[in-house]
Amino acid sequence: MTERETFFADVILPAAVPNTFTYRVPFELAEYMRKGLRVVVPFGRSKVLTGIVANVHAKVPEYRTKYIYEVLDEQPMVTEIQLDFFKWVAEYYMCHAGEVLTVALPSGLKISSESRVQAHPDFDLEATTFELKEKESMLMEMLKENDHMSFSEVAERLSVKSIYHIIKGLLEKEAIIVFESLKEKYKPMLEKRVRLSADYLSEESLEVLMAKLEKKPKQLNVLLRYLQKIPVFQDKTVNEQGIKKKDLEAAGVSVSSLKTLEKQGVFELFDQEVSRLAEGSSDSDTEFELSEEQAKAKGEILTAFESKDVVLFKGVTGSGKTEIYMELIQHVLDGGGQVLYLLPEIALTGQIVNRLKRFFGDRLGVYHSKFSDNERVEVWKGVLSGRFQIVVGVRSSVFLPFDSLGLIVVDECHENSFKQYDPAPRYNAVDAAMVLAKKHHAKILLGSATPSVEQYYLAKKGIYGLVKLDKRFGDAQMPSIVFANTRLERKKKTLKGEFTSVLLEKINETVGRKEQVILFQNRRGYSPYMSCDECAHIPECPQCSVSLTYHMYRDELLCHYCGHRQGVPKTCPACGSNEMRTVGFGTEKLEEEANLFLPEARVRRMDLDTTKGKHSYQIIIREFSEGEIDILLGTQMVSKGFDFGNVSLVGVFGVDRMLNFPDFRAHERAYQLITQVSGRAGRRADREGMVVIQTANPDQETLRQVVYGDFEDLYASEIKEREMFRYPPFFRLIRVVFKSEDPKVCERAASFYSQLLKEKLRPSRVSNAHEPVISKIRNQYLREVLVRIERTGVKLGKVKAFMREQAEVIKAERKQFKGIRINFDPDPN
DNA sequence: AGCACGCCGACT
DNA sequence: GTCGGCGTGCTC
Repeated sequence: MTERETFFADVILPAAVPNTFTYRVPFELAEYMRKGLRVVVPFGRSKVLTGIVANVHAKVPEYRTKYIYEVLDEQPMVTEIQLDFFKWVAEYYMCHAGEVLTVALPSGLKISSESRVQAHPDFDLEATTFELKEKESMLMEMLKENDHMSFSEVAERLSVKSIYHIIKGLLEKEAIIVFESLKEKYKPMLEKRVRLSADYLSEESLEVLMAKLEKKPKQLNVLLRYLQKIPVFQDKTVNEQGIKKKDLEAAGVSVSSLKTLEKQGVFELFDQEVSRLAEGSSDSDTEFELSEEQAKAKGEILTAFESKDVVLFKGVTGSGKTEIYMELIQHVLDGGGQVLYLLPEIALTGQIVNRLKRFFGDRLGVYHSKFSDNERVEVWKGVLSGRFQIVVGVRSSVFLPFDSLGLIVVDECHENSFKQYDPAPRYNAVDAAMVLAKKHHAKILLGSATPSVEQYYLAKKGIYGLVKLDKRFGDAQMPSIVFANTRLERKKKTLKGEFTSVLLEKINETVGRKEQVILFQNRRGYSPYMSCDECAHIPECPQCSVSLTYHMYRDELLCHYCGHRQGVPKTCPACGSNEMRTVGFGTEKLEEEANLFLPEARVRRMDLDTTKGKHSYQIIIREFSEGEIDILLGTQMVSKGFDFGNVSLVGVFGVDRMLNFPDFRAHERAYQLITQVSGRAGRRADREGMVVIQTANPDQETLRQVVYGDFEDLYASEIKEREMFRYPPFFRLIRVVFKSEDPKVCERAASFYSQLLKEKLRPSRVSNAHEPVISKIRNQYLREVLVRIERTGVKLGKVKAFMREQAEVIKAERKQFKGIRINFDPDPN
């Protein structure tokens, strides 16, 4: 007999620690051990964590290893492709594998331990011979009442910050025991059901029972109702599933009689695991026909896929891109492949989901941030089991356990919300999706009316395929775009609040025709800041370097970065004058003015503040689609994804601010946003759409490009600047962000880092340390260093490794750079 | 990242 | 003396 070999498992832990950790596999678990299983392991002195097995081997490590406590799964919860993919994300986005895991796994799949205390069984409070301190005896008293308590509970009840000393003292006196309790977070949803006990399944026994119940009409009624719903006489197997207890009760039976019958053993109660995810509606809608143009575009996409893995599909708003996606998806599903349909958060409305649900039915899973964690776990498991062949979801759905992706569709692929900023991994889901697609040998389709300059560049160069659709669906025309000059109207005194007379007139006409209006202002709150007329003082956030936004509905000043709130000053905090007033405008002020100037119209606001609840978004959209709202007014939320035929006017505010934003992508962004929101107008052939853009300066180049839909012109001028100023797509950017409570430390660390990089990389590739636009958030001062790397001829991995090393050099200087934090943000927004 | 452990000053 | 703050190093 050969000696049993000892196996070890390298485990990725969901923590910000570098590398994997190696554990010894107990013999009895050795045969089950596999990559991708979740295991429970001890970590540090007392923590217990769930990790993912990344590797199993027999190489004995040099250090002492601990044993794996437990294996949670029979089948891997994470596939090998995912493990590979997670590794790529960690390397490319310069973070730890554990940080990727933290974001990738729904927290319901992670078990963590909680330390608890209980009284030592041999301990007798009354008979103690030694003195207990006040808090110690308080805890012992509490442990008389409770069998055991968690550390956090204890800390709270004793109102102390750290219970460490108390616990340690009591442990030494052998008064308490400390143990770790695991909490599995995912809880399947259970449904109470009832069925007949096995004794009453035969016809004879049922008849005997009925005769017995002759005198008890209420109980008999329960039985008859049950038999009516569940025809046990015809088919005994239907009894197995029984009936939902609620349904039986809803059928009008007496609850107490049911209880009596349960007690007598006639009925039995049992729990059934059920899905939280709403079942797809059965009224499937598989019938639609592509227009000639759509069919042509679809054909071109398929042709392009023959030679290219990535195709950029540039179709104007309202051209019917979704139907084309659906046919392509169907095609892949028919071939047995899986499909991932990525959407930015704000575009993932009920409208598109319902449509896809109707078409693809139960095969469709939805992965969304408004879903609870339990729901996310169910989607994860559904993908794993093959229940979901297609998933529509936000950026984090690239981490789902697909095993045979055939196609990834990225709708609104230009959207910058596909990039995560905080916390790490600072990944871009579109780029990550391309890598994922490659691992699956899948195709990827990027769709947008306004692709990013980078995406368009790669398409024009032939690296991506390029398909265009410049005509709207049906005979709908692109809306006509006009300007309303705010400067002239201010001079002529025809400006009413923030509304030009031109826009007000158009709104009145539109509402008068019983058509709907969308107003767009990309700024929430009432006004972005307050200012003193006497001394020009502007109230700022005490923790961030930004002005406070005035919110009328709570009559408070609010910081949009840290959430700080304070009352509105009656007098100027700086000079004491009574001349504080609000400056500028956000959605709230527009709402107020719209109500004032358009008293007949029904106005509804949609922004972060009005859509906090799980369904509030859906409710507003439903009301709008059912015509209960005339004017929908909001931030970016109103610019994407919904398609309402009755909207014939769009008003755009605040474009000057967008165009003056100090960012190399400001013009591109403004073009995209205005074009997207304009696209909400006139989506039906019998309605002429109109867009009114309010601006102080209609001569701006970007606005002209929007009016003529001249994307090529925008692209030409942007790409020239990008090349000249060494920006993407010609260079890759890596932003390095320094954070510290001490502005001097922050500045010095960033400057020193810039110096260190310049020594080895060429100085032209490394910027000086500089203040970002917002230089302080939550009392943390910020500095940045921007690194530019050529797209070709450079070993990117080596540069990144060097950058990380040098960051370690800075961090190692603990005295000089006390408390410095350094974040890497590759391909920043 | 979290957290134990140690060293230090502040207070009963 | 005890309590809590913060610096340091470790986690298989």
